[in-house]
Amino acid sequence: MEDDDASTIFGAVHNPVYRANEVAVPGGARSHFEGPSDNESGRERQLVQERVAFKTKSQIEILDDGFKWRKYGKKMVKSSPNPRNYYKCSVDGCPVKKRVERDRDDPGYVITTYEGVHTHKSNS
DNA sequence: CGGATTTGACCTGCGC
DNA sequence: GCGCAGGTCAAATCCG
Repeated sequence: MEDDDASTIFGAVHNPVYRANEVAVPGGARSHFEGPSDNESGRERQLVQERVAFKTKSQIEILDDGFKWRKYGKKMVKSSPNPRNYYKCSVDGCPVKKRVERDRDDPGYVITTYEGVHTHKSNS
């Protein structure tokens, strides 16, 4: 069924920039399940969230996939001499977050990590 | 005018 | 107990 392309998660399928050179990566959805402790020490946090990472060959990190993203933070991680950018969907009802980071081995590549699924339709 | 963007500071969690 | 890492939010500013 999902023989379409990775854009399935994005919902947007009219973006050449993505299929132009995407190098699949992740194992799809990462189910984070709390097994042992039947009780979170005091605070219940979010549970399973869809996490998808994509490596795109691009010099810019602002890849427009059809959604509107608002940068809400920048941080430098030790794993990479480059700063990591945090984006969030500016659409109401869209708890989706995007994390963009430059590849440490391939400065010409960008790692885009999507967290969550779009609840609104990007395709009018 | 509205929305978006930027940097810094702050907070939390975990490790040792 | 403290430090570190990572992540998030807020205020100010700029652009269209």
